[in-house]
Amino acid sequence: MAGRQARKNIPQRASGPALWASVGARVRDRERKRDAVIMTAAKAFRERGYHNTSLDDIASALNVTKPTVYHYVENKEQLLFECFRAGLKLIMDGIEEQRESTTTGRERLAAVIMRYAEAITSDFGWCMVQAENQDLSPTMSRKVKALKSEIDQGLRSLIRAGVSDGSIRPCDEKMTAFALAGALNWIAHWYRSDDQLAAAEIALRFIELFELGLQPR
Amino acid sequence: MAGRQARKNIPQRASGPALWASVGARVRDRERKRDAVIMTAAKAFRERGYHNTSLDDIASALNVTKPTVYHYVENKEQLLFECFRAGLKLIMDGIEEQRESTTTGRERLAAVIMRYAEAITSDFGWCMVQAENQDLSPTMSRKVKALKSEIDQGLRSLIRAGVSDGSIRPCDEKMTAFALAGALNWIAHWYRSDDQLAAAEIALRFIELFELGLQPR
DNA sequence: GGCTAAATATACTCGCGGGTAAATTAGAGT
DNA sequence: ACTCTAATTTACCCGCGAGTATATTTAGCC
Repeated sequence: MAGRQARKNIPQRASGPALWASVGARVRDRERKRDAVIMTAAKAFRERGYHNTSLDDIASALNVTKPTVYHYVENKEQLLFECFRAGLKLIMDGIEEQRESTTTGRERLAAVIMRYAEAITSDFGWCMVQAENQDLSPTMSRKVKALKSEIDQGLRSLIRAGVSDGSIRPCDEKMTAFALAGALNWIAHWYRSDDQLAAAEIALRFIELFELGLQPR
Repeated sequence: MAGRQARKNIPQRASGPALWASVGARVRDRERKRDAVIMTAAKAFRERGYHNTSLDDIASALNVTKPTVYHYVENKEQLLFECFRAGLKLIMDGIEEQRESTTTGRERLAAVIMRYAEAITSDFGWCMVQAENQDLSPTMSRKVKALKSEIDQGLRSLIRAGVSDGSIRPCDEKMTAFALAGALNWIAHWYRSDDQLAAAEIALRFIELFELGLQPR
């Protein structure tokens, strides 16, 4: 909301494209910078943890001072929330992407797992996983919960679809979604970006494990 | 170490059982109280998070003042570490318990998962999962890592055993252990003690899922 | 060039919370 | 009754870090 206030100043009368270009550039600039703030925060949060990262840390990582950071975000909590939201979006995009697919539920689920793993190994993914309710005000906490539940619902409906089309063995859809999300989210705890293992590789192993199970066939 | 200093004062010469009884009682008392401090801390950490819990909070939950807490533990970090250790022990106990078992690797793994789930739903389990390296000094962090790796090794060797005895399909032992630990650890994130679902139930569903897999047989 | 608004910086406030020094109380042992 | 120590309290210190009031620079616009 606050990020768009510049638009209020757009004059009502028609004006030359030059004006638009420069105003547009300014708005784009602001958004680019805001994004830089959020990305830098995500990286810092992941490296040192939310509570061990001060806004001064983030500012100096950007070669800037603290009030500048406050010029782009309301406060620290909102900064975390934005990181959370960015991570969540990556995952939701993966889920959306499969909406129009016509393959089996199990195949769609596998595709989502793939994207999920990619997302979770990013700085934003870490924030998404770690954004504990405890770190957030009640209001934010509610939002976060609601958004997280969207992912859960997405996974469950894929599982349900798979069970319907026969590609997935009938199972407790809730617990299955929890186990899947848990295994995937946990990646954020152990994955180091300098790891040999690419996110895609991890995802493939997970898919194999979850599809075939441990018991020999 | 510091917790045992009282023993220094035990006189060298033989003394009546009355003396021993009372000294023993005092030592036991101290240990009981120390345990109470740790348990209270674990509960508080789980409810509000490590960084949102002050030592005053913990003290007042015990109807006591902050320096009293410091009389039983060195500092806040050590308090978290003790909680971590308690949680870890629950899990390690589960693993140890299966060492002498003669059943198949897969069955032993299932038994461990059962105990793991029980442990992870406790306050200590939460602390174990959440004790992030970021919250700890380098020294502690190293210890935590080493101990966590024991669990990992335990899981891996069970998997390996299962593969050897044919009860587990040949698989990437590392990724399988990670997926399992992830699904289990993640329980701490969503489980509420007032939940309908008992830890044992969750474990059973997880075992079924991991053993049979999603693909119909 | 001068006006205006946005972007950034300087230089603070202030409260929370980890940690402690020193005094006080309780209780076991003689 | 007296002592000595462990347990606990009162009353602090102090640094860190979130957040802000205010000044200053920069850049578009006429």
